[in-house]
Amino acid sequence: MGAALTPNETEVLTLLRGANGPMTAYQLLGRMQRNGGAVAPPTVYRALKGLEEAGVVQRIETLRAWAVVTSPVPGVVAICDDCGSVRSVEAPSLFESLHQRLAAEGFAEARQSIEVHGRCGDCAGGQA
Amino acid sequence: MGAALTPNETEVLTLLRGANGPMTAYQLLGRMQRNGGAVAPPTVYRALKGLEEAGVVQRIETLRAWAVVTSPVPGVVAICDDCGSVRSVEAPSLFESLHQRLAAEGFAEARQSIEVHGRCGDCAGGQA
DNA sequence: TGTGCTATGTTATACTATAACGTATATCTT
DNA sequence: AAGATATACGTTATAGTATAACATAGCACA
Repeated sequence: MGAALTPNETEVLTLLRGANGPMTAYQLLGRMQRNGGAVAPPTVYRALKGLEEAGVVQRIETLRAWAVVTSPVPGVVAICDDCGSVRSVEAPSLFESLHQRLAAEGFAEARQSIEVHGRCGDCAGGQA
Repeated sequence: MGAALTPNETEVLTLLRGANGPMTAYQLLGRMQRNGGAVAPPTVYRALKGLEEAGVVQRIETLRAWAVVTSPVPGVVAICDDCGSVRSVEAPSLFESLHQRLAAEGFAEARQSIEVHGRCGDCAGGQA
């Protein structure tokens, strides 16, 4: 099993779990300062790095923000530009065909970032 | 047809075309300063925004850098973590199945960022 | 005891991006 | 010609994101 989390990692993870979406590193920093006094950026970035390596947190590249990983398997991150909601959508066959396609180019992938912006069902339903 | 490029946009595009990979905004800024004297960040960011809207340049999110668009159709960006090479790989059927998958969730996509890190064929060939 | 390891603290700085306001020029309209 | 509008650009300042580098503290264990 994975290594146990450190206290800082636990705190960051708890904050992210309590949020209803991604948080930026500096939002996390602000929360930790309000909780615990003097906290500096490296503290949160170190915790995020550990959590990312543990696979429980991921950076949402297009948002420059961080979110808990909700699926055991890599997913497509669907970001609604209207309401800001972020969902991870599983699509195993898509990842499989991505793998095939890249293998055909001789490329051995190690990690993917698939993010899609648009409009979620809720927002598209209550149409503008 | 698309609007004509402004002089600043043209300069940035020329620099990116002359590079053999993505450049950060501040690398571009440095080159422009060496060429043209006093240039400030907003100049390059404005040019990048215009070029992006024109569809000739894209931000590589995972690299925080900018690259010319090489394919008429959105592609998968394959980034080699060994040699730093960046290639855009076409995969129309993959984008089609992504579209289907998201439509099934009621999500209407407007723009995708698909980036994969790993090892390119050249680097994997001369195996470590 | 001493050595190494992990986590953390602390200070400073680097890197990326945008806000806000001013100016110049072209074009259009009356 | 005078004024209105729009676009591109310049300029200054600042916001936002991330890491380098070095110091300390505690624990494990030879």
